[in-house]
Amino acid sequence: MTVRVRVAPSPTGNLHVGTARAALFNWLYARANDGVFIVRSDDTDLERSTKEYEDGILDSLLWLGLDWDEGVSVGGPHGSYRQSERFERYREVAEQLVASGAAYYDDRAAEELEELRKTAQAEGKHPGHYIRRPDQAATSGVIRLSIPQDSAVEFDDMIRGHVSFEPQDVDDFVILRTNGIPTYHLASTVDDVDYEITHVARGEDLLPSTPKHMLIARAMGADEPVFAHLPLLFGTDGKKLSKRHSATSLTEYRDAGFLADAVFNYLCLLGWSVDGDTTIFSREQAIEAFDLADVSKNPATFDPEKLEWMNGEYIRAMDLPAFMAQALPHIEKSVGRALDDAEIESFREIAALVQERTKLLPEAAEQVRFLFGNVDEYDQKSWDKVMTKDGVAEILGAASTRLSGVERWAADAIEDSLRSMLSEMEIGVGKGLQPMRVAVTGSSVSPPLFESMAALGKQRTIDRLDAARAHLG
RNA sequence: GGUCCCGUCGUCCAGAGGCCUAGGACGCCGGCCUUUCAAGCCGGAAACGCCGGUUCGAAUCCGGUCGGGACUGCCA
Repeated sequence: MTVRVRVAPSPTGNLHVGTARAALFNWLYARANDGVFIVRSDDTDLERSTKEYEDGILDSLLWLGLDWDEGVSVGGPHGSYRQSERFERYREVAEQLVASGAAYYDDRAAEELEELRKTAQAEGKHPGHYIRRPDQAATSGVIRLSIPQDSAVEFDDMIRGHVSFEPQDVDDFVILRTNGIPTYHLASTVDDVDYEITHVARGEDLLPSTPKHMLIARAMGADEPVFAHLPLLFGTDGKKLSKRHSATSLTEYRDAGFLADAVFNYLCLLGWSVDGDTTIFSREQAIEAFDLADVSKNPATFDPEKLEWMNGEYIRAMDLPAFMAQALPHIEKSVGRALDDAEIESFREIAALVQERTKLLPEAAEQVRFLFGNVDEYDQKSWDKVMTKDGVAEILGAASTRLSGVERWAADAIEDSLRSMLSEMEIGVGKGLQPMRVAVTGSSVSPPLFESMAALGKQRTIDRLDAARAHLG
């Protein structure tokens, strides 16, 4: 039997990290088993769903490298993969279930239902305990599924093992609203049945809904899929991951300069691992080793710091052209214009040095900014720390003079010249170079100085040394 | 309140009865390297929630307890 899995985001926002990880695990499972990965749009919430969000979610999935075999935008043998285009089908199923006796119309008022819930709670029972088929049948209103009270609903979860629910603890829930629009439970289950989904791997928050979905599938005369309930993702404070902690949507990570490969790798580690001591691994390795049954039961805390570290690992692992290609858009955005060929060439001169100092792409832009414009503002902290000391003016002046005599403008020549100068002046290298660094790059933190000067060019370097000395007052 | 799920370093993951004086990674601390900052290298602190039971032997199995979480809607 071919493995058929799906991810079903609701287009009511951007792709959430949690949904992305669920998509990732489903994708891995499909790829590991030569299965089919399906993307469906769960847009039954007509109020909040938008096409823009749907497009954004699909973009994010593709960015992460998760391609799908069937679904929205690529189509497939099952017609539409957008729930809003299948309302007729859901209504048809709901009515069939009424006809077969598995479901019933209910026109009771909200207040009446609320009373039943309160009563059950007061008796220490599940709130839905008394939400059952009333004696006299209604012919309009919502449609509820009638929960058979004779046996427990049990299943073997791939991750959690055997799980069992008593029927008294499952209420006769609504499958079709008064307005004829299906609830999530109905639409999702009908789709899973119609699309012949074999494995449903989704967040643990849906575990309590699973008996409902199984019962709908059974009432339809279908086999239920195998379930695998993934552990939830939390923020660093141990609470459910939300905007308060860090970015929660994939697009924010992409914009912040994270690499798709790094995010992919990191997300894999939230609830799973290749083995006991491999942290960095490729998609191929992940596919090779992945099994839903190996996923952890424990909720995982999303740790932005570890993701950043990992991103740095991936940045350093790139070859130079790839790094430059990734960094360039961020540099141009920072500089506010496109770079010309000569400027790109000067970037190339120190790109390798910048690369090993970059954890997030925008940091690369900060490091090379000094090459593409004048340093008209010095970093205040750097200035206060370095330029207010005695002897700074002498050092800058001497360096300016000395460098103007350097014939071959290259890092090693600059280094020789400056080192011998400081040696003659009996000034330590650490002390002596910092004022030049601030003068040339505007900050006490920068790529290595000699290479930076080489990339900047002789005249501009000397000009900046002079300008900084003048700035001393 | 009820139902269900979960419980190994601060965090993520290894560990599927003896290989565990519990391993790897991030972070943290110290050192080396060093022109700043990174990177790199070396070293360190840091966990089996608790109580019983099974067993020659338990992080691993069972029970209880405590703690955390999810759900409890005509949201998904």
